[in-house]
Amino acid sequence: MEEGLISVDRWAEGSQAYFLTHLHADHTQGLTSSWAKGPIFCSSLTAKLFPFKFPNFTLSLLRVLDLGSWHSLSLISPSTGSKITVQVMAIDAHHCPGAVMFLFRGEFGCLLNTGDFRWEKNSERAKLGSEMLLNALQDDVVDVLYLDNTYCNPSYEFPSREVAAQQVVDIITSHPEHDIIIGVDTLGKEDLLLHISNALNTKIWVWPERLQTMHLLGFHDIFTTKTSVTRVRAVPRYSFSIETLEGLNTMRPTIGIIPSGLPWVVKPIEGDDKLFGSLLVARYNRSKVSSKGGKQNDKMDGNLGSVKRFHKYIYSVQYSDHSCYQEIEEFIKLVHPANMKGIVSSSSCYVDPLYYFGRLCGKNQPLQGLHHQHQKKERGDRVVPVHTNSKFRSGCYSGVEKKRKKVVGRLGVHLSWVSVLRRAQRGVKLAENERSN
DNA sequence: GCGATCAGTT
DNA sequence: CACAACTGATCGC
Repeated sequence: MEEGLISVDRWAEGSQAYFLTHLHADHTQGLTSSWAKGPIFCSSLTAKLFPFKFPNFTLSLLRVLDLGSWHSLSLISPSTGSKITVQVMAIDAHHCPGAVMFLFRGEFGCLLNTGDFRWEKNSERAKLGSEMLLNALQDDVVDVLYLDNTYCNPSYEFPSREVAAQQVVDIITSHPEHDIIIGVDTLGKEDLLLHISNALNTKIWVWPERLQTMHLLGFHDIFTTKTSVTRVRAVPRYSFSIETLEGLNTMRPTIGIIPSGLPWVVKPIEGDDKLFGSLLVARYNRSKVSSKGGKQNDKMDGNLGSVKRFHKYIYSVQYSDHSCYQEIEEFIKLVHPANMKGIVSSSSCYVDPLYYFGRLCGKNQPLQGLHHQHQKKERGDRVVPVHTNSKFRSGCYSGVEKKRKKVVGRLGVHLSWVSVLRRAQRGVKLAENERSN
C-alpha cells in the first residue's frame, strides 16, 4: 500500500523507524522477541518493562525517548531517496505505565498519534501534558491527528479515575466482611490499586507475574502474593467470571469489582435458569439496567451514580484508561487538527471521529455526502508516510468479511479442568487450593 | 519450537 | 447490537 517511513504500533516490514506507544497486546501484534526490522522508539518506562514481555529481545534496538523534548532522526525519503530529518516528541498519554503519544514533524507535515490515551481535563498530569503539547506545537498545525476513538460516541460518559477509584473504595468499605477481587490486565490500573491501598491501609494481593511488574514499576511494599495478609485481591480479568464468584462464595463471602469504561449487565442464557453459562453483556441503555434488577437495595447506591451492581456478587465501576466522549472532544478542540483519523475499531464497527467532530477541524461530516469540492484524495501521488496500527483489519482483507460464528457451546456449563487449574494458579480459585496440605 | 492467524473469553 | 485486552488451538515452517 504505502511505502513506509515510520510506523506507530505497526510491525510490518518496510519502515525505517518503529514507534511503540505502550505495551498492551493489541498494540504489539506482530512484535516478537526475535524482532529485527528496525529500531523501536518508546518511553523509558516502556523500555524498562519491555524485556519482561519480550524476554530475549535484542535490547540494542530499543531507543528511549525522553518526554517533552524533540528528537531528530535521519531517514531516507521513500520517494526521492534523499536524506531527510524527522523530528519526534513523546508526550505522556495517561493511559497505562509508559504509554505515550507521538508528535512528528517532517516533510510530510505535522502528525500526532495519541496511541491509547485518557485526557482528564482537571488532573495535574493532563495540565502538564497539554502545556507540553501546546508548547511543542507553537504555531504548527497538526495536519493529521491519529486518535484513540475507543469511546468516540456521546453515549460513552464516565467520571474521572479519581472519582471512580473512590467509588471502588466505597464498595469495599461497605462490605467489611467480604473478600474482594478486582479484575485487572497485565498492565494498567495501578493507580486504582494504589488508591485502594492508601485509603484502606491494606496491601493488595496480585499474581506472581504481576508482582514482578509492580516491582519494575517501583512499588515495593504495597503488593503481595500472600493471601493471608489481605482480603483485597487483583486478579487477571480473563479469570473473572460469574462462575468464579459463585465458586468463591461457596468458601467465603466474596464480591468482585470490574473496572471498565462500559456499564455491564448480566444476560442469562435462554432456558437456563442457572447462572453457569451466563454472559457478560454491555449495554448503552442504562435505564433498562436499573429498571430490571440491576439496582439493588444497598443504601450506598445513592452516592454511586455510575456504579452498577449487575449480579449478586459483582459490581461494575466505570474506571477507564481511555478518554470518554467529552474528553475526546476537549482534546480535539485543544489540538485543532486539519484532519483526523481513528486508530481503533472494534470487530463490527468503526466510529469515524470526523462523524462527531468533523466540525472541530473544518471537515465536512462524511455522512452528509455534499457535492463539495473534495480536497484531492491523494491516492497515488502523495504517499502517506505513516503506517498506523488500526485494530481494524480491513486493510489486508478484501471485500468479504469473515463471519464470526458464535457457538455458545452446549450451554457452556462445562468448564475445562485446564481453565480451572489455571484460575487456581492465578489465585482466583479457592483458598482451599493453596492451603491444602 | 516459533510465529502468524483465528477463535473464543470476560 | 455494544470494549479492550487477553488466552488457547491450530497450522505452516
